[in-house]
Amino acid sequence: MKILLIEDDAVLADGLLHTLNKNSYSVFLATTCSFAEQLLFAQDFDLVILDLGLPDKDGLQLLRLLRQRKVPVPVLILTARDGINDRIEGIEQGADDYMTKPFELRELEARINALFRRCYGGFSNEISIGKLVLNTQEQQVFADKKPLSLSAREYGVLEILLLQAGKVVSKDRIAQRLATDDDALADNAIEVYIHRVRKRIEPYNALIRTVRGLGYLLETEDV
Amino acid sequence: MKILLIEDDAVLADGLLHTLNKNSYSVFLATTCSFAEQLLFAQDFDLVILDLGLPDKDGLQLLRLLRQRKVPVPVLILTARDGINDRIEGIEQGADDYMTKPFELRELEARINALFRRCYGGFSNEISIGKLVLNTQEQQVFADKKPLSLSAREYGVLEILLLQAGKVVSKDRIAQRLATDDDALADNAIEVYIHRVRKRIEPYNALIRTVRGLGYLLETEDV
DNA sequence: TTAAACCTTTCAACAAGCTTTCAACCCCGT
DNA sequence: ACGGGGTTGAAAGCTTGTTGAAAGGTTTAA
Repeated sequence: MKILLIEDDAVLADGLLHTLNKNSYSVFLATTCSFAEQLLFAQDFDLVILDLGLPDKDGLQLLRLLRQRKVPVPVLILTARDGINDRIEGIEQGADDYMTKPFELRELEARINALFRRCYGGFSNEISIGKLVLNTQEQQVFADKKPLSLSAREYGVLEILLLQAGKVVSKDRIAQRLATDDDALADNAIEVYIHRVRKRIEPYNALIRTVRGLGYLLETEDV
Repeated sequence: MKILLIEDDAVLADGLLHTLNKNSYSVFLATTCSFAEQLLFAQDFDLVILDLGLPDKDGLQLLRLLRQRKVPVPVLILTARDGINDRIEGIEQGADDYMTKPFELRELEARINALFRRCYGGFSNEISIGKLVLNTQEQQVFADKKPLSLSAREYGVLEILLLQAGKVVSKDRIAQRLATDDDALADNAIEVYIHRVRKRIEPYNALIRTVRGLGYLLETEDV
């Protein structure tokens, strides 16, 4: 789970990083909007936490830009300002949730988890598709209640497919997900992982369909 | 849009009813949890607004029940209580948003609208013509909810026809749409694709009419 | 009747994806 | 530091779907 944290206050950023890492999210930090913008258009994130009080430009502008370009990433905004106008405007601009500073980390955690649930379908940390159960907390996939022992890459591929079950996921998006730094993975490598994952899940009636030219989609024949 | 409002305070309920009706939502009121429960399992709602301070039973229980039964309706909870524990618990139980009383109606409106956007795919990338649904985001066309597996070129042709449904589209325009670089496609190639697409969509009462000398136009006999 | 526009089928070249193999590369325990 | 076992992804050959030229058939308008 890749989170982009846009926050300039070093102390707060530090605390958030710590909390989020503890929850096994991989967090990227941007201290300015312009840097955040670069990151957002260079790679895919699963969630954006945006502080509206940034120095270089209004965070709402960044939000508007994102929505104009139809970037579908869920956004949670942080604001220190009183009054409700900012909050309302944020929501109108397409933010998915907000918190007013000061806030309790515990509440932020709950909200982030809720956002994930809401945006990526499913309750709790588990979502089940057919005979497969994905637990993002433990980074494991279960099939018929038995854990599938997958390598990191294999899990990564399967996770994104399960989270978007029924929708086409492009190779690019998969490559993004697996990228550690910024060197993208070759298409062929992804084909290799798709191949490996297929062999693992086919016994459980879950199949990865190829949509030529677009990507892959996971479907289960529950029938 | 059907909203179920679960609220026992007559004054507040009245205000909410008024506001929501103004927004052309059709609102149903339940003043007790047990009545709400009956309603919820009897009909479908698009949104539930749930006050946690109800007399007959804890609203969280109702929420839990809903989620256990996998009722996917979005729930917005209202709470008068201080502290954040209720809010957190509500969100953990599967609520999609909450507001703390007292609140401004304007903010509630914004939140309700945001919830709808969020849960029902606000920026719809879909347009439907007859039995066909075009999703430009996924680059797919659905017929009777099933995706038509089209090649890139086939999709391209169908897309432009659907986007201009009912209007004549010239071969030149189609050639442009399909051009990768700048080498235009021969007329004959387009005829080939029109032919292929026709075969794909005819079963769904969608037909591509030839307008001799001008181009093609897509029409659906919805009858 | 004739020519132009369009339809339809076929097929070879091509591109996308699949699969296997293997060397390099971790990690981890000794 | 060393060795073993799993992991990673480049390479290469294979399979399959896509593409559009070609050729011949059909319709339309004049």
